[in-house]
Amino acid sequence: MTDARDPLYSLRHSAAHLMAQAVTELYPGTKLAIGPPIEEGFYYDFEFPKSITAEDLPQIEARMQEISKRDLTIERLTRSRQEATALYSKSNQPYKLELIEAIPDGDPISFYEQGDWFDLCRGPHVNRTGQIRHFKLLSIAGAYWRGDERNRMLTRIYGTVWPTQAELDDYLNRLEEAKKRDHRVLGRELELFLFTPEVGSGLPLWLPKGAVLRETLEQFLKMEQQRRGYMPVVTPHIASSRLYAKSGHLSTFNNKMFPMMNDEEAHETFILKPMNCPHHIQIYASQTRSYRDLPFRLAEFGTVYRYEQSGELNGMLRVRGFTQDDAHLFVTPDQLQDEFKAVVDLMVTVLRKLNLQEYRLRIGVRDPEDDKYIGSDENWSAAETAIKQAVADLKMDYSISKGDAAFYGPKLDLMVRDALGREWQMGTVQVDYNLPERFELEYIGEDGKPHRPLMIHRAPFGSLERIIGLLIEHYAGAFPTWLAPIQVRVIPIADRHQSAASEIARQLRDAGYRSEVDVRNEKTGYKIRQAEVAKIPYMLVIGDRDIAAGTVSVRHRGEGDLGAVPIHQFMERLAADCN
RNA sequence: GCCGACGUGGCUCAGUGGUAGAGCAGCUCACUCGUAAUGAGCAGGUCCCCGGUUCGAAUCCGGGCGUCGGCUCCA
Repeated sequence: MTDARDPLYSLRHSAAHLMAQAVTELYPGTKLAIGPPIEEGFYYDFEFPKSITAEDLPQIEARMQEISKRDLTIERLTRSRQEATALYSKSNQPYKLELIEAIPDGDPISFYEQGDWFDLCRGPHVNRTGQIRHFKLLSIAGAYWRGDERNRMLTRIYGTVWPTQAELDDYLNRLEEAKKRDHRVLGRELELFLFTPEVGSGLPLWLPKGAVLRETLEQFLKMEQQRRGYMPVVTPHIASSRLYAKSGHLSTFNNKMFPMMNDEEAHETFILKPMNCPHHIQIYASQTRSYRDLPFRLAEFGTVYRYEQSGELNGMLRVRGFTQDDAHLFVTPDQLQDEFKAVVDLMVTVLRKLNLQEYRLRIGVRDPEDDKYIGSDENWSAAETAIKQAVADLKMDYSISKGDAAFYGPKLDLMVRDALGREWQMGTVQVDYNLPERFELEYIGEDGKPHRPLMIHRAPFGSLERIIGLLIEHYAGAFPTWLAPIQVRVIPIADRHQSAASEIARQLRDAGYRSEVDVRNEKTGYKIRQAEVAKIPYMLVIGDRDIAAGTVSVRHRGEGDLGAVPIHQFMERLAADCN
């Protein structure tokens, strides 16, 4: 949250102060760091004299309520640098002293005071502590001073605050809803995937139902890509370290790669691939290419391995082995704009299919302070210009994010909002002048002379792991019919209806639908309940009446009983659902 | 990686030094049933792992592994 004019900004920032005051009163000697407002609340970082736990939060919250009731006036004061420094030296607040040092000469040094408590702060704030009423402390966590892991670890307390009780309740309900949709929980309940310590952290095992989901997404995208002139390739999961030395990964991506494998006999070192591009480049470079061959589009669902820090792993959203819906497009400079736009068009098609209608574009550019990037400044600015221009031509809005580029080039990221309004990073397109240079790629132009192509790296889903994590939470596990691992469950009422039910399931499978029969000796109501819990889109109840009339009794998940229709009529409905 | 919390049958959890428990899921049997839970019975656990303390450890101590919340929002 950055807009200081937003009234929520003041409220949240003031709530952070309120919490810091409560903490100071309860735990004298606590050192204060920073406490800004954030997207949906606020936090404050403290160095406590002795460590606290989540069990202490209710007590802090109660004290906050009490200070709110005191209804103290919140006042802004300005102090000279000398006075400010003296104030914090006396009260032993090293973090505040460091913050004062960072304030440029000439800028005012302002404080906000409420009762006998004050804090160095730019403001603005609400006028009285009594205006801060509808808040809740949420969690406690560690955070480095200034976000730098070389610094001391502080204790951060997160909270949320809203203008009204109704808005607070609404927010807390949304948190509850998010918890119910947690893809890690649903992934287990719906039997989609599994992690075991024996395989290793961040290395997912796809269960049959998850694999169906994954293959369905793959098939959809493969079809779109085939239509758009992509060619499939398949490359190995490992490569000689020489390949990655040449690409620059070895020096710039080193800390993210799994330890290397040594083949001492062959005097060779192998690397588990962290990206597919060098492999695809080998394919491009294996022949002399003509300008007539370009754009040359190589696509692969390529599995890559990255050694993410253990604490960063998070279900399917952050894993160590994952499959990108990757492709590399080798183009002439003239083709760049059109190809780039075609990629954005493909991405929009994918979003529409997945019913993710709310999204924005983020252009990730270099952080000039960082030296992890390869290639010349000219290449970088050419690539950046190309992306901005293509996006401008498409009349799409974008934001710029410094430091979010890949090491070989800037990128355009697709930021998607799910059903709960949460934002996720999905697909990405990157323009790359640098790897073609490193690998000395060429094509023969109309002039009969060699020229250097450009590369576009792109992945509309991003990775199958992440997109499926996103989709699970977006749909709360209730996938649309075309994606659902089981589309139809046939439910015979009694034993004597089993063969008719199996016949119906077989007909559906013959027609290409995923269907199964619940043959257990259970009551119909119970089988329906279990199918609903399993979030299967269609249930077909088969009893004497249906067998006599040649119909199936259709029930849709969430919609209830839809009545009896002939099987062919039900299949038409299925087909309409799946197109 | 770092800080903190947590780790007991497939799942959710109870059990705080004295022979491991419940509900759900599973299996078996009976019931043969028309749109969100039929009943009874059975089975299932090296209490994450390794070491230590103790007559005795799920429980206490140490180490490891795993999971979760954070470490990006900079007075």
